[in-house]
Amino acid sequence: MKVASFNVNSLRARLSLVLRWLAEHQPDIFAVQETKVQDVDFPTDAFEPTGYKYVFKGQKSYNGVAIFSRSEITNVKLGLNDEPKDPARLIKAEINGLVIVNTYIPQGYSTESEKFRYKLNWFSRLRSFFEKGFKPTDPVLWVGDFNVAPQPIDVYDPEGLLGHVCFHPEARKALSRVVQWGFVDVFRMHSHQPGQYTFWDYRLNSLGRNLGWRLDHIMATQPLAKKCTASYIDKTPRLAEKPSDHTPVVAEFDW
DNA sequence: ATGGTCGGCAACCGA
Repeated sequence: MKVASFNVNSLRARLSLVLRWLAEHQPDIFAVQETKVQDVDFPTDAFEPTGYKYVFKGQKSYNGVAIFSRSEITNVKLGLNDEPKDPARLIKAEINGLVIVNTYIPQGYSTESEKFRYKLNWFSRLRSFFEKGFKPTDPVLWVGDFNVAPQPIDVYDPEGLLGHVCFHPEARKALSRVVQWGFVDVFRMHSHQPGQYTFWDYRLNSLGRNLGWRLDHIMATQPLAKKCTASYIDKTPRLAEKPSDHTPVVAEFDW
């Protein structure tokens, strides 16, 4: 079973790139973030011929998540337990006897802003979401754009970026509290090489200088993590003619 | 050098 996560930065703007990538890599489960499309405008016509099943939740202009699957998708749930009014950042489903939770976590804007407190609190509420609904011994995948680089190895300038909302110690601690519930970062399980990123800012010629961040993650509880045979970042979509600023992360499981 | 570029959507916001 192959699982992938990709922040597409507008599903409609990236439609041909996504369809090409799907056809080439044929993931069994494909989680996308920042679809930036309302449900009524979701490009169903483009995905029907692929044979994928899919579920999605979007809103106008911002956010938006979706899950594509080769197998049946059941028990879909949108949003965190206590906030049905912000549903376009989390979509949960059951596929092939496992639970998948796909999140687009708030970016946070600046450490002085209320948005940063909201981000930190979002992680806290997400931990409660896992505590209330699941056990660490259940097969659970938590994937998506977390907007946090967990370790110094995951950013191009760990000293200079300490004050950034995506590398701030408080943000990393907030992420680690959710991870400590029972997740394994399956990408880091397989590779400890530096310079492996999933995001490069459109500005600054960041891609050419590899000024990147590893913000997109595939986390698995122990029953799944021990069956993870490989994990890698596919940089080729970031080199495309019209790339997203993010690129997919992939994990393979004997499942 | 404290910049720059995207997407959505119709003026800037969010990243």
